[in-house]
Order: sequence, then structure tokens, then C-alpha cells
Amino acid sequence: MGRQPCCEKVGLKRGPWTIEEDHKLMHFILNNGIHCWRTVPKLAGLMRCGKSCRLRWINYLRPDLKRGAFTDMEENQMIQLHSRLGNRWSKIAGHFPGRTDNEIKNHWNTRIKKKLKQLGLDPVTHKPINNELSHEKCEEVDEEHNSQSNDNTEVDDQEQSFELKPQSTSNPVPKEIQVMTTQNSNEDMPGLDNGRNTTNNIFPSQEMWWNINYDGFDQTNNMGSSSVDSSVLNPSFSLEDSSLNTNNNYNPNSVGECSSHMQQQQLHQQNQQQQLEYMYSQTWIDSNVDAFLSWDGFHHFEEVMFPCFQKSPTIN
DNA sequence: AATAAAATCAACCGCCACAGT
DNA sequence: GACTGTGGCGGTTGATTTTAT
Repeated sequence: MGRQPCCEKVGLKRGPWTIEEDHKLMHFILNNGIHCWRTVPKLAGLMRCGKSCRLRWINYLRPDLKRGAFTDMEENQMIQLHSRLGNRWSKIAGHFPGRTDNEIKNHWNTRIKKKLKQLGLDPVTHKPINNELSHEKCEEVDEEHNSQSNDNTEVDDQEQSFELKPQSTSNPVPKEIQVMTTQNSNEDMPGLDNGRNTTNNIFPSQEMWWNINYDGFDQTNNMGSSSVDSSVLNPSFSLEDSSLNTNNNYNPNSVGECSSHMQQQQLHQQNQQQQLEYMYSQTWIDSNVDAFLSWDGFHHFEEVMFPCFQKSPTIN
């Protein structure tokens, strides 16, 4: 007998989230905060598992998410952190405000692994790949490394080292990697603060929200039709504005592509940016979003970010 | 233009830790 | 201490998108 599933899966919806579902979840959380994920779908009127709601919120809907490609500096820092923390993606993500563990894990598996291999480094051990080392041997090392990771359940952010000290001269490391692996500690890296975010980078994604094009949602898209008014997420832009953007697909990842649209948005953002930055500077509580959500002052945030939510009376 | 292959990433699954009883 | 419920994590999958042929 295995463990009971986290929820009754019968009748629950799976797969990609629709815009309506996103709206319901976002509205519910912004109005109520998060107390118990298990009850969220029921209270929010969603046919989803609580876990699924949590994941959707954390990986996609959170207002403080930072979108877009990873910078070289972020990648280098990621490599450095991975060398010390192993596959502890959430720990690593803690060093990247606005990034999720899922995002970092994906990026690592799809890009950085490859990059390191091209540079002659083993992405698991971060050591130069020895030609004499057979494939099987590499896998052994891999397993060893993983078990080592698992055994160290008490490793905290003081970050245990994986014996990834700079290589000896008898086994020279490519120059690029020397930069990565011998880089100073986080304290010395510009823009890094060991997980303690600054007001400059904690909510960089207002841009994301204001750039989301919900209006011209492609009706043929299998995600269903949209009932969400553009003003919900972008109060200052009307449906007419959306016509400027030729990309009508619902894709929260994409940002506005029309330069004039962007210019308008920039003006809009500048005004609100100042307002928000002041607010954030007054309200910042470490990097714990969950704590943030249960914070009483959250409704102030909501008023500024999503004024229309306050007025909408029709959400179930 | 059509197709195949590769890359990407959102979402799911199962396990574990922890708190409450 | 055993049990249960919940949140969180890392591994994996598979649909979609992009690139190559």
C-alpha cells in the first residue's frame, strides 16, 4: 500500500493552465493570501490539485518573478553555486531573486550542462573531464556525488564545499572556467547579496505584468477563450492599445514587441516605478514570498499593482 | 515547404521533512 | 513514538517551439 495521493485526483483538471484559471488563482491569492494550499482550489473555484495551484503560483504567477534570459553573470554564479551546493535547486534559486528553482533547474539541464561539457568540464563534479575516465566511471562519480548530496541533509546556506577547489596546475582548467570557479564569494560579486534582496531587484517584473498582452488572446489556442479584460493587468492600456502588438497569443513569457507600445509602457512604468519602489523599500521582508503574502500590508501592494481587482465584484 | 531532430520549459510525480495530534 | 496532513523539493515527462536538413 502506497501513500495516499495528496488529493482526490478524480475530476481534477490537468495540463496547461488557462487564462481563466490563472485569473481565478491570482485573484484569490491576492485577496486572501495563502493559508492552506489544499483549500485554495476549492475556495478559488478551481478544479485543480492544491499542489498544482502552488506550483503555478510559485513558478508563474508570483508578482515578483523575474523573466527573461539568464545573464552571463547569473550563469557564472549558478555554476559557482552548483559546485558548492550540488542539485539543491531551491537553495541555488535563493540566490537569484525572482528566479524559481524550476527555472534554474531547467536552465542548468538544458544550457549550462552543455556549456560545461563543451568547455571540458564535468557538469556534476565541475572537474575537468579526464579522457581516461570511462563513461561508466563518470556515472560512478555522478552517483557518488548524488549520494553525498543526499547524505548531507543538514547542509545550509553556509554551503558545504564539494572539493571543488581551484584545480592544480597539473590539471589546468580552461581560462573561462577559472573565472567562474575562482570568482570571489558572493559578497564580492556585484548585484549579489547572498539572498538578501535589495529594493532594486526584488520586484523587477512589474514590466512583465504590464507587458502581458491578454487582450488579443488567440481564440484558436487550446487554452480557451479569455474573459479577462486587459485593464485587469494593465490598467492604463485599452483594447485599442493591444492592437499595436502583433503577437496575439497568450504567452506571459513574451513581452511587448512594438516599440511604440513599449514607449508608452515605459512612461507608464516610470510613474508607477517610483511609487512601487518607495513602497517596496518600506515593506521588504527578506525574500520569503509566502511570508510576504500573509503580511497584512499585502493589500496595499495589490491596490497599486492590480487596482482593478479591488473593484471586480464578480469573481467566485 | 515539409519533415525530422533538438531544444525548451511547464507541469506532474513521488518522496521527504516537519508540525500537529 | 506512531500516525496523518501538508508543504516543499528534485527528478522526470511530454507538449510545444525552434532549428536543421
